[in-house]
Amino acid sequence: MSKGITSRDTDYSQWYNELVVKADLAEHSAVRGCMVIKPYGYAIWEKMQAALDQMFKDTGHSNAYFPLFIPKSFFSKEASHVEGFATECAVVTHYRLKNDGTGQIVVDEEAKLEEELIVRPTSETIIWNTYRGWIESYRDLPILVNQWANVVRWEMRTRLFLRTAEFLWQEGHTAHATREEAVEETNRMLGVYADFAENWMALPVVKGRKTENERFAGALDTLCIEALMQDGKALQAGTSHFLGQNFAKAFDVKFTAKDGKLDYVWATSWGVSTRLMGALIMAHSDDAGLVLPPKLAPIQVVIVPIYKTDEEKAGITGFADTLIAELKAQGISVRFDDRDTQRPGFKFAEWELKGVPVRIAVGARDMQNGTVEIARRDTQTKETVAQEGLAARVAGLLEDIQQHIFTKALTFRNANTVEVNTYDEFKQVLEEKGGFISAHWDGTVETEKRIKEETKATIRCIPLAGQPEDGFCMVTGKPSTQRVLFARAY
RNA sequence: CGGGAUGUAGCGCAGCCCGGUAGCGCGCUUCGUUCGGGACGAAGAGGCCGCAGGUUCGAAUCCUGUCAUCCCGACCA
Repeated sequence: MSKGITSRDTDYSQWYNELVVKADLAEHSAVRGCMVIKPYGYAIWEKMQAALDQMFKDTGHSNAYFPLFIPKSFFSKEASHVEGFATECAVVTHYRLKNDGTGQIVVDEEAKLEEELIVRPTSETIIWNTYRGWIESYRDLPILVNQWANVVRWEMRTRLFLRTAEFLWQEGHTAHATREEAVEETNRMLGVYADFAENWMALPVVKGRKTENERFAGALDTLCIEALMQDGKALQAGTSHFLGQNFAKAFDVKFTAKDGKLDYVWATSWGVSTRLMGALIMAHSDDAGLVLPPKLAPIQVVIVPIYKTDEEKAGITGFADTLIAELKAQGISVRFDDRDTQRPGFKFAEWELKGVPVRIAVGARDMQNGTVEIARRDTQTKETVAQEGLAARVAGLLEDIQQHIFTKALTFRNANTVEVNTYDEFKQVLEEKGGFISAHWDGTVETEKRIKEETKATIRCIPLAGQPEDGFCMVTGKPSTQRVLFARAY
C-alpha cells in the first residue's frame, strides 16, 4: 500500500476514488460499469441493511422477492415509466450458448426468446402485475412489501458506489385502499429515511419534494432526502414516491371497497441504494482516509499492542483479552491487531484509512503505568487514560463520536446553505462556494431547464419544512410563493 | 455516438522516434536487525510487452486491423 491518498483540496474526485479503493471498500470489476464490493465495504452495507430492515419491519413491512427479469411487454404499459427507463435497459434476447465448431462459444441464434426479458431497472411493473392476483377486496389491503435486490441501469459514465450499472438497493412497494393512506405511507417512509440518515449515518438531510421535471417516471409525487457533500455538491440519498393509481390502472389492479364500489388501488414505492455508501464516504471522511460513524463501523475499536519481546506481548494480550470481553459484553465490535508482520505506525495509518472510530494502543510502558493511549478517528486526537473503567469510557466515547460527526456535518451544511435573491448572486455563490442555494423560482420547467443549462445547478427539492414566502423568481421576475433549494449534484 | 489519450510484473511507470529478445519504484517471498506514527539491510520470485495479422535474419519498438480502458462532450440521476 502506497503512503497516503490525494488530498481533498488537490482533487476531490480523485480523493474519493482512491479512498474507496484503498480503504478496501470496492474495486472496479472485469465488467464495464460494475463494481466488486469488497468484504469491508460490504460489511458497512450490511450494517445499513440491518438497521433499515428493522425500521421497515417496525413500520409494518415484510420482505419478499420478485424476479430479476421483466417481460418487455410489461414495460410499455405505463407510458411515462417506459420513457424514463427505456434508454438504460439491459435486454435478454437468448437463452442458450453453443460451440461454433472452432472452439468459440457463441450465442445460439436458434435459442431466441419469443418475448425479450428486461433486466429490472426497478420493479414496479412486475410487482404490480403480481399484485393484481393478490388484491380483490379492501380486506386485502394494505400490502406493505419491501425487497432487497440488485438492479441494472446501463449508465454511460460510472463511479464506484455513486453510479454503477448494477447496484444493490431496497425497493418498497405498497398498495392502499385510499389516496390519503398512500400519501401518508409516502411521507412515513421519507421520515424513516431521514431518521436513518441522521441517526445512523450521522448525515443531516433536507426532506423535500421533487419538481415535476425531476420526478420519478410514473409517479404523481416524488419526495426525497438531499444531503450535502464536502465539495459543496448535493447528493440525493433516498426517494419515496406517491404513484397514485398509475400502476394500478396500467396493470388493472382493482379492489372492492366497503361500500361495494370497484376502484383502482393506490400505490407508493420507495428506495435507497448502495449510493448511500458514497454519501457516507463523502460526507465525513478526511485526507487521512475514511471516517465512519460508530453505528455503522464494522470495527468500532481496534487495539494495537506495542511490544519488543514475547513476554511483553503476552502481558498485553492478557490485558487485551479482558478488555475485549468487556467491550463485547456491551455490544461493541473490537479487533485486536496482533499481527507481528506490521509495525505499530503502519497499523495506526491503516486503521485510520479504514475509518475505525476508536484506537487503543497499549505498550509495555502503559502496562507498567496501568494506562492506555486512546485515539479518536473523527478529531485525530489522542490521550492517555487509566485502564480502569476503560470499557465504559469507550462506550461513551463512541456515542460522542457519533454525535460529533453529525454536528460537524450539520454545521458544514448550515454554513453552506445560503439564500440569494438575484440570478447574478446565485451564479456567484455557485462558482465561489457551491452548496445549497435557496432561491425563488417561478415554478416552470422552462426556467428550471434554463438554469440547469446555464449553471449546471438543478433544483434539488422544494423543502417540506420551507415556509411560504412571497417573492419573485430570480430569473424571470415572476411571482413565487416559496423558496426552493438549488445545487450542483451528483 | 463525436473529440483526445493510453494499453509493458499485483499496482504506478520508463523503454518505442534511432528494431537486436525488458527495466525502475512500490508491493510480494526468505533471513537478520527493528517495533510508542506508514522501518532498514541482504538475498530472491514474478512479464505469450492488450489481441490478431504484416514487414524483417530479428518486433515491446515499424505498418494494418481489432478489442479494452480513461478523460472531454452528448446522454442519464
